[in-house]
Amino acid sequence: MTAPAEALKLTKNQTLVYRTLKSAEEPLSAYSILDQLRDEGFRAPLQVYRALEKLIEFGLIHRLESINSFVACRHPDCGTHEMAAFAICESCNRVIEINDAAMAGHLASLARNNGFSVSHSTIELRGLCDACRVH
Amino acid sequence: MTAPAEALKLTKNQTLVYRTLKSAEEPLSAYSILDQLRDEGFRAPLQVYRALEKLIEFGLIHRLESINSFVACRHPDCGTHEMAAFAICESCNRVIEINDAAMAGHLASLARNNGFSVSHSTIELRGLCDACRVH
DNA sequence: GCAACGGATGTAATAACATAACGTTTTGGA
DNA sequence: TCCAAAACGTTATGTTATTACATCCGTTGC
Repeated sequence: MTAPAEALKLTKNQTLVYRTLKSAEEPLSAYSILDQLRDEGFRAPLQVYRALEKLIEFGLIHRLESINSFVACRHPDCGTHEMAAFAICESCNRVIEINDAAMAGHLASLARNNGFSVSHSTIELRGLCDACRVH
Repeated sequence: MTAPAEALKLTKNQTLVYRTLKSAEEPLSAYSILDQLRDEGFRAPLQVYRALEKLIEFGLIHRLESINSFVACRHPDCGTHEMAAFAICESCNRVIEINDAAMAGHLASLARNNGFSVSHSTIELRGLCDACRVH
Protein backbone atom coordinates (compact mmCIF):
# COMPACT_ATOMS: atom_id res chain seq x y z
CA MET A 1 0.00 0.00 0.00
CA THR A 2 2.70 2.44 0.92
CA ALA A 3 5.46 2.57 -1.64
CA PRO A 4 7.85 4.93 -3.37
CA ALA A 5 6.17 6.83 -6.12
CA GLU A 6 8.45 5.48 -8.84
CA ALA A 7 7.71 1.88 -7.94
CA LEU A 8 4.01 2.29 -8.59
CA LYS A 9 2.58 2.30 -12.02
CA LEU A 10 0.11 5.13 -11.92
CA THR A 11 -2.51 5.49 -14.58
CA LYS A 12 -2.74 8.58 -16.72
CA ASN A 13 -5.34 10.27 -14.57
CA GLN A 14 -3.59 9.35 -11.36
CA THR A 15 -0.34 10.75 -12.72
CA LEU A 16 -1.95 14.01 -13.74
CA VAL A 17 -3.63 14.51 -10.38
CA TYR A 18 -0.51 13.57 -8.44
CA ARG A 19 1.66 15.89 -10.48
CA THR A 20 -0.80 18.72 -9.90
CA LEU A 21 -0.70 18.22 -6.15
CA LYS A 22 3.06 17.83 -6.02
CA SER A 23 3.68 21.09 -7.79
CA ALA A 24 1.13 23.02 -5.75
CA GLU A 25 2.25 25.33 -2.96
CA GLU A 26 -0.86 24.66 -0.95
CA PRO A 27 -3.57 22.06 -0.57
CA LEU A 28 -6.02 21.89 -3.45
CA SER A 29 -9.69 21.04 -3.49
CA ALA A 30 -10.90 18.34 -5.86
CA TYR A 31 -12.67 20.96 -7.93
CA SER A 32 -9.65 23.17 -8.24
CA ILE A 33 -7.65 20.16 -9.41
CA LEU A 34 -10.40 19.55 -11.92
CA ASP A 35 -10.11 23.11 -13.18
CA GLN A 36 -6.36 22.81 -13.56
CA LEU A 37 -6.75 19.64 -15.58
CA ARG A 38 -9.44 20.77 -18.02
CA ASP A 39 -6.83 21.24 -20.71
CA GLU A 40 -5.68 17.67 -20.21
CA GLY A 41 -9.16 16.45 -20.94
CA PHE A 42 -10.75 16.27 -17.51
CA ARG A 43 -14.44 17.04 -17.62
CA ALA A 44 -16.02 15.61 -14.46
CA PRO A 45 -15.39 15.59 -10.69
CA LEU A 46 -15.37 11.83 -10.65
CA GLN A 47 -12.23 11.66 -12.70
CA VAL A 48 -10.51 13.59 -9.95
CA TYR A 49 -12.11 11.81 -7.01
CA ARG A 50 -11.28 8.40 -8.40
CA ALA A 51 -7.64 9.31 -8.85
CA LEU A 52 -7.51 10.89 -5.38
CA GLU A 53 -8.90 7.75 -3.82
CA LYS A 54 -6.19 5.61 -5.36
CA LEU A 55 -3.42 8.03 -4.52
CA ILE A 56 -4.50 8.05 -0.89
CA GLU A 57 -4.57 4.27 -0.95
CA PHE A 58 -1.00 4.29 -2.29
CA GLY A 59 0.08 6.66 0.47
CA LEU A 60 1.11 9.33 -1.99
CA ILE A 61 -1.27 12.02 -0.85
CA HIS A 62 -3.28 13.02 2.20
CA ARG A 63 -6.76 14.36 2.55
CA LEU A 64 -7.17 17.33 4.87
CA GLU A 65 -10.63 16.91 6.32
CA SER A 66 -10.86 20.29 7.94
CA ILE A 67 -10.46 22.13 4.67
CA ASN A 68 -11.80 19.58 2.20
CA SER A 69 -8.54 19.56 0.33
CA PHE A 70 -5.65 17.35 -0.62
CA VAL A 71 -1.84 17.57 -0.40
CA ALA A 72 1.00 15.48 -1.71
CA CYS A 73 2.75 13.58 1.07
CA ARG A 74 6.18 14.93 1.96
CA HIS A 75 7.55 11.53 2.87
CA PRO A 76 5.69 9.18 0.56
CA ASP A 77 8.03 6.29 1.30
CA CYS A 78 8.30 6.58 5.05
CA GLY A 79 5.50 4.20 5.80
CA THR A 80 4.02 5.80 8.89
CA HIS A 81 1.12 7.67 7.41
CA GLU A 82 -1.45 6.47 9.82
CA MET A 83 -0.85 9.11 12.44
CA ALA A 84 0.53 12.07 10.56
CA ALA A 85 -0.36 15.52 11.86
CA PHE A 86 -0.82 18.57 9.72
CA ALA A 87 -0.33 22.19 10.66
CA ILE A 88 -2.30 24.36 8.28
CA CYS A 89 -1.49 28.06 8.16
CA GLU A 90 -4.65 30.11 7.96
CA SER A 91 -2.80 32.97 6.36
CA CYS A 92 -0.66 31.45 3.61
CA ASN A 93 -2.48 28.10 3.46
CA ARG A 94 0.76 26.17 3.46
CA VAL A 95 0.92 22.92 5.32
CA ILE A 96 3.58 21.47 7.60
CA GLU A 97 3.41 17.70 7.81
CA ILE A 98 4.50 16.38 11.18
CA ASN A 99 5.34 12.73 11.72
CA ASP A 100 6.11 12.08 15.35
CA ALA A 101 6.21 8.54 16.67
CA ALA A 102 5.92 9.60 20.32
CA MET A 103 2.75 11.53 19.67
CA ALA A 104 1.32 8.75 17.60
CA GLY A 105 2.02 6.31 20.43
CA HIS A 106 0.56 8.60 23.03
CA LEU A 107 -2.60 9.11 21.09
CA ALA A 108 -2.96 5.44 20.28
CA SER A 109 -2.60 4.40 23.92
CA LEU A 110 -4.98 7.14 24.97
CA ALA A 111 -7.52 5.65 22.62
CA ARG A 112 -6.82 2.16 23.87
CA ASN A 113 -7.39 3.30 27.45
CA ASN A 114 -10.73 4.58 26.37
CA GLY A 115 -11.71 1.25 24.90
CA PHE A 116 -11.13 2.17 21.31
CA SER A 117 -9.03 0.66 18.57
CA VAL A 118 -7.91 3.18 15.97
CA SER A 119 -7.74 2.42 12.30
CA HIS A 120 -7.19 5.89 10.98
CA SER A 121 -6.55 9.29 12.47
CA THR A 122 -7.13 12.87 11.47
CA ILE A 123 -4.90 15.39 13.23
CA GLU A 124 -5.08 18.88 11.85
CA LEU A 125 -3.90 22.05 13.53
CA ARG A 126 -5.06 25.45 12.38
CA GLY A 127 -3.06 28.54 13.18
CA LEU A 128 -0.18 30.57 11.85
CA CYS A 129 3.23 29.57 10.59
CA ASP A 130 6.19 31.62 11.80
CA ALA A 131 6.57 33.48 8.56
CA CYS A 132 2.98 34.68 8.67
CA ARG A 133 2.97 35.42 12.38
CA VAL A 134 5.79 37.91 11.98
CA HIS A 135 4.07 39.93 9.30
CA MET B 1 -17.11 31.96 25.72
CA THR B 2 -17.06 28.65 27.51
CA ALA B 3 -19.77 28.43 30.12
CA PRO B 4 -22.25 26.06 31.72
CA ALA B 5 -25.26 25.54 29.57
CA GLU B 6 -27.66 26.87 32.17
CA ALA B 7 -25.76 30.11 32.58
CA LEU B 8 -26.22 30.97 28.93
CA LYS B 9 -29.42 32.31 27.64
CA LEU B 10 -29.87 30.45 24.41
CA THR B 11 -32.31 31.65 21.81
CA LYS B 12 -35.20 29.51 20.71
CA ASN B 13 -33.41 28.09 17.69
CA GLN B 14 -30.22 27.49 19.61
CA THR B 15 -32.15 25.69 22.32
CA LEU B 16 -33.89 23.46 19.82
CA VAL B 17 -30.70 22.54 18.03
CA TYR B 18 -28.81 21.96 21.27
CA ARG B 19 -31.57 19.79 22.68
CA THR B 20 -31.61 17.74 19.50
CA LEU B 21 -27.88 17.11 19.71
CA LYS B 22 -27.93 16.34 23.42
CA SER B 23 -30.57 13.70 23.06
CA ALA B 24 -28.95 12.07 20.04
CA GLU B 25 -26.98 8.85 20.43
CA GLU B 26 -24.65 9.77 17.62
CA PRO B 27 -23.37 12.82 15.80
CA LEU B 28 -25.88 14.48 13.52
CA SER B 29 -25.40 16.31 10.27
CA ALA B 30 -26.84 19.79 9.89
CA TYR B 31 -29.40 18.51 7.46
CA SER B 32 -30.55 15.72 9.70
CA ILE B 33 -31.00 18.24 12.50
CA LEU B 34 -33.02 20.30 10.07
CA ASP B 35 -35.23 17.33 9.29
CA GLN B 36 -35.80 16.65 12.97
CA LEU B 37 -36.85 20.22 13.56
CA ARG B 38 -39.27 20.68 10.68
CA ASP B 39 -42.18 20.26 13.03
CA GLU B 40 -40.80 23.04 15.20
CA GLY B 41 -40.89 25.38 12.25
CA PHE B 42 -37.45 25.01 10.76
CA ARG B 43 -37.48 25.44 6.99
CA ALA B 44 -33.93 26.27 5.88
CA PRO B 45 -30.37 25.03 6.45
CA LEU B 46 -29.26 28.44 7.56
CA GLN B 47 -31.43 28.28 10.63
CA VAL B 48 -29.48 25.24 11.70
CA TYR B 49 -26.05 26.48 10.68
CA ARG B 50 -26.51 29.75 12.52
CA ALA B 51 -27.48 28.00 15.71
CA LEU B 52 -24.61 25.53 15.35
CA GLU B 53 -22.14 28.35 14.93
CA LYS B 54 -23.22 29.97 18.17
CA LEU B 55 -23.32 26.72 20.11
CA ILE B 56 -19.75 25.99 19.02
CA GLU B 57 -18.77 29.48 20.09
CA PHE B 58 -20.33 28.82 23.49
CA GLY B 59 -18.41 25.56 23.79
CA LEU B 60 -21.58 23.51 24.02
CA ILE B 61 -21.05 21.42 20.94
CA HIS B 62 -18.25 20.23 18.70
CA ARG B 63 -18.00 19.87 14.98
CA LEU B 64 -16.56 16.63 13.69
CA GLU B 65 -14.80 17.57 10.49
CA SER B 66 -14.17 14.08 9.26
CA ILE B 67 -17.84 13.21 9.12
CA ASN B 68 -19.46 16.61 8.61
CA SER B 69 -21.44 16.25 11.77
CA PHE B 70 -21.96 17.73 15.19
CA VAL B 71 -22.08 16.39 18.76
CA ALA B 72 -22.99 17.87 22.10
CA CYS B 73 -19.97 18.33 24.33
CA ARG B 74 -19.71 15.86 27.19
CA HIS B 75 -17.99 18.34 29.48
CA PRO B 76 -19.44 21.67 28.42
CA ASP B 77 -18.15 23.45 31.49
CA CYS B 78 -14.63 22.08 31.65
CA GLY B 79 -13.06 24.84 29.66
CA THR B 80 -10.41 22.93 27.73
CA HIS B 81 -12.12 22.44 24.42
CA GLU B 82 -9.30 23.60 22.27
CA MET B 83 -7.57 20.26 22.05
CA ALA B 84 -10.27 17.68 22.53
CA ALA B 85 -9.89 14.41 20.68
CA PHE B 86 -12.74 12.33 19.37
CA ALA B 87 -12.87 8.61 18.79
CA ILE B 88 -15.58 7.84 16.30
CA CYS B 89 -16.77 4.27 16.01
CA GLU B 90 -17.27 3.31 12.39
CA SER B 91 -19.74 0.63 13.34
CA CYS B 92 -22.14 2.21 15.83
CA ASN B 93 -21.22 5.83 15.07
CA ARG B 94 -20.94 6.68 18.73
CA VAL B 95 -18.26 9.11 19.81
CA ILE B 96 -15.89 9.05 22.75
CA GLU B 97 -14.66 12.49 23.69
CA ILE B 98 -11.15 12.46 25.09
CA ASN B 99 -9.70 15.41 26.95
CA ASP B 100 -6.11 14.80 27.85
CA ALA B 101 -3.89 17.64 28.96
CA ALA B 102 -0.65 15.73 28.38
CA MET B 103 -1.54 14.98 24.81
CA ALA B 104 -2.65 18.54 24.22
CA GLY B 105 0.65 19.76 25.60
CA HIS B 106 2.64 17.32 23.53
CA LEU B 107 0.89 18.28 20.35
CA ALA B 108 1.17 21.99 21.07
CA SER B 109 4.91 21.78 21.70
CA LEU B 110 5.34 19.63 18.63
CA ALA B 111 3.71 22.38 16.64
CA ARG B 112 5.84 25.02 18.30
CA ASN B 113 8.99 23.10 17.41
CA ASN B 114 7.86 23.14 13.84
CA GLY B 115 7.44 26.89 13.86
CA PHE B 116 3.71 26.93 14.16
CA SER B 117 1.32 28.53 16.59
CA VAL B 118 -1.94 26.67 16.95
CA SER B 119 -5.27 28.37 17.35
CA HIS B 120 -7.53 25.39 16.89
CA SER B 121 -7.10 21.68 16.52
CA THR B 122 -9.00 18.83 14.94
CA ILE B 123 -8.18 15.40 16.34
CA GLU B 124 -10.46 12.64 15.18
CA LEU B 125 -9.80 8.94 15.40
CA ARG B 126 -11.71 6.44 13.32
CA GLY B 127 -11.97 2.82 14.33
CA LEU B 128 -14.02 0.55 16.52
CA CYS B 129 -15.22 0.87 20.09
CA ASP B 130 -14.84 -2.16 22.34
CA ALA B 131 -18.51 -3.06 22.17
CA CYS B 132 -18.43 -3.21 18.37
CA ARG B 133 -15.06 -4.92 18.13
CA VAL B 134 -16.32 -7.87 20.13
CA HIS B 135 -19.32 -8.53 17.91
C1' DG C 1 -5.63 -15.37 -31.49
C1' DC C 2 -9.43 -14.48 -28.67
C1' DA C 3 -12.87 -14.77 -25.04
C1' DA C 4 -13.44 -13.34 -20.40
C1' DC C 5 -12.55 -10.60 -16.69
C1' DG C 6 -11.17 -6.80 -13.76
C1' DG C 7 -9.63 -2.25 -13.43
C1' DA C 8 -9.84 2.22 -15.22
C1' DT C 9 -12.42 5.60 -17.72
C1' DG C 10 -16.20 8.88 -19.56
C1' DT C 11 -20.52 11.16 -18.83
C1' DA C 12 -24.74 12.74 -16.83
C1' DA C 13 -27.40 13.33 -13.07
C1' DT C 14 -28.03 14.05 -8.39
C1' DA C 15 -27.08 14.04 -3.43
C1' DA C 16 -25.06 16.23 0.50
C1' DC C 17 -22.96 20.08 2.72
C1' DA C 18 -22.55 25.14 3.31
C1' DT C 19 -22.98 30.22 2.56
C1' DA C 20 -24.40 34.85 0.31
C1' DA C 21 -27.59 38.36 0.16
C1' DC C 22 -31.51 40.60 1.56
C1' DG C 23 -35.03 42.28 4.43
C1' DT C 24 -37.59 41.92 8.88
C1' DT C 25 -38.12 41.11 13.83
C1' DT C 26 -36.60 40.91 18.46
C1' DT C 27 -33.94 42.30 22.28
C1' DG C 28 -31.44 44.89 25.45
C1' DG C 29 -29.35 48.87 26.84
C1' DA C 30 -28.72 54.37 26.75
C1' DT D 1 -38.68 55.67 23.76
C1' DC D 2 -35.20 55.14 20.65
C1' DC D 3 -31.26 53.03 18.73
C1' DA D 4 -28.09 49.44 17.56
C1' DA D 5 -26.87 44.79 17.67
C1' DA D 6 -28.24 40.29 17.34
C1' DA D 7 -31.27 36.88 15.78
C1' DC D 8 -34.42 35.38 12.42
C1' DG D 9 -36.84 34.01 7.83
C1' DT D 10 -36.46 33.19 3.03
C1' DT D 11 -34.59 32.54 -1.48
C1' DA D 12 -31.05 31.56 -4.15
C1' DT D 13 -26.70 29.85 -4.98
C1' DG D 14 -22.12 27.90 -4.26
C1' DT D 15 -19.23 23.96 -3.06
C1' DT D 16 -18.12 19.18 -2.21
C1' DA D 17 -19.01 14.31 -3.16
C1' DT D 18 -21.43 10.17 -4.96
C1' DT D 19 -24.65 7.08 -7.77
C1' DA D 20 -25.60 4.91 -11.87
C1' DC D 21 -24.55 3.28 -16.17
C1' DA D 22 -22.03 2.53 -20.38
C1' DT D 23 -17.51 1.87 -22.48
C1' DC D 24 -12.66 1.01 -22.99
C1' DC D 25 -8.40 -1.41 -22.36
C1' DG D 26 -4.85 -4.47 -20.71
C1' DT D 27 -4.04 -9.07 -18.68
C1' DT D 28 -4.84 -13.90 -18.07
C1' DG D 29 -6.13 -18.43 -19.45
C1' DC D 30 -7.55 -21.29 -23.12
